[in-house]
Amino acid sequence: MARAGLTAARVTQAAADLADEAGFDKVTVSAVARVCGVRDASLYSHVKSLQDLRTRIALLAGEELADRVAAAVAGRSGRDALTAFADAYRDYARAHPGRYAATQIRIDPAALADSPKALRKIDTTYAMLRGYGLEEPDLTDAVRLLRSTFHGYVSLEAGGGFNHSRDVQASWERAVEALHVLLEHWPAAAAPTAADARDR
Amino acid sequence: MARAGLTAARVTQAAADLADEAGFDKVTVSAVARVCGVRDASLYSHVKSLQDLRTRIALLAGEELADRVAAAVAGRSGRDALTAFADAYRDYARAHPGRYAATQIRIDPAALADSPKALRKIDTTYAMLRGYGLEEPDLTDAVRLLRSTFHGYVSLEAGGGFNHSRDVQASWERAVEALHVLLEHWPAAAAPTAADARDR
DNA sequence: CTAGTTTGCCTAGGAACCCTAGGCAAATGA
DNA sequence: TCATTTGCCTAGGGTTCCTAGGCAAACTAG
Repeated sequence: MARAGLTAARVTQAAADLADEAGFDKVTVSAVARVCGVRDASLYSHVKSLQDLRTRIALLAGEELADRVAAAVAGRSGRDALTAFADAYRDYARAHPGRYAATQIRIDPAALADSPKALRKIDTTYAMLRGYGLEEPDLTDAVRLLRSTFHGYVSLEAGGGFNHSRDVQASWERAVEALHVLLEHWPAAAAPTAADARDR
Repeated sequence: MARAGLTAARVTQAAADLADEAGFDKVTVSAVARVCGVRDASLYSHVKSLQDLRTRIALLAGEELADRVAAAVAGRSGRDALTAFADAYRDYARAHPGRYAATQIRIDPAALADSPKALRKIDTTYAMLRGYGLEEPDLTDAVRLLRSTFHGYVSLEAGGGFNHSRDVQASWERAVEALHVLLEHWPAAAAPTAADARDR
């Protein structure tokens, strides 16, 4: 019988494409096997389990996203860098909803260690923020805020959370602008307040 | 045979509790039936399908969350209101991870219309922001930014996205503070820029 | 070229899950 | 009290995940 010539990478690619077309939750071993023209049991030579398959998609997407963002930010700084970062991030999420959804799953740290690229997205964020003159721990706080906002925005947008008539693209640009302003006027280390006292 | 006395509400409650304990993806008809001490087929008298069950959890969680947030914000304004909103939101998500995860699923608009309470969370956000003197369309932009940041933050936190040594609670408080500052210095309607020109 | 090894894909089959159909008995109301 | 409704049941079909074991294509060594 003719062989399909599958590899783990090829299977992951097919699964990622399926995720983008049909939704990440539609990625099943059977469905991917169908796409590959193969019986479901045959995929288990290349992939350990459904979870393994999903982790591979997540790592693939993480690397792709990190590459796009890094390329967009390269050679820019300040507002330019922030805008490029934000747009590259959102564009990827919109173009690859299934892959982006995959990046949200909790992945086994051991598997993550095998993919240093996916981790380096965070480094890109840190590098970009150095232009704003922030020092630790404000740097980490700002990185978390940016990641949260970007992730939250594309996540809500993908989930149809913005049904108001206001144009989403315009709204996004204002949000990025607002974040830029925020980074330039990052509140100085807070004077002790009730909130800080509660902070252990 | 003795009856278990189930109702749609009771089933939803059990399913929501299971979601919080085991994870939203572990909510299956069979598992909920086991918890209720009943055969899986029996649940279909109360619930149309697995999707229906999940939608019910999402609506329940949406209402609970809206209630908590509304109660927290009541009688406050400005920074107080923002902090109360943010903390109530995050506290709920941390206390009820499964319920919170449920709120992220895409729900049939028809089903959503039956639950006006869940929708009113947005209204609470708008009401809170009026204290900052924003007018449309900035108001909507700000609401989207806040929702995104809060959702993104608790979402990343729940997914274990913050492994840096920096204390998450302290980071969160700085983020909320930063958002407060941002709202007070919300950038004026942008002067026409290249970005705006692209905006249709 | 040939013989042994590896490997890619197969069939078979068990377990869990979703859901429908149809039955019986408990609860309800005339 | 008796008919109706309703809550839960068993039976069973379809899908999916995954394991075990087999066969033949592709590679490797003599």
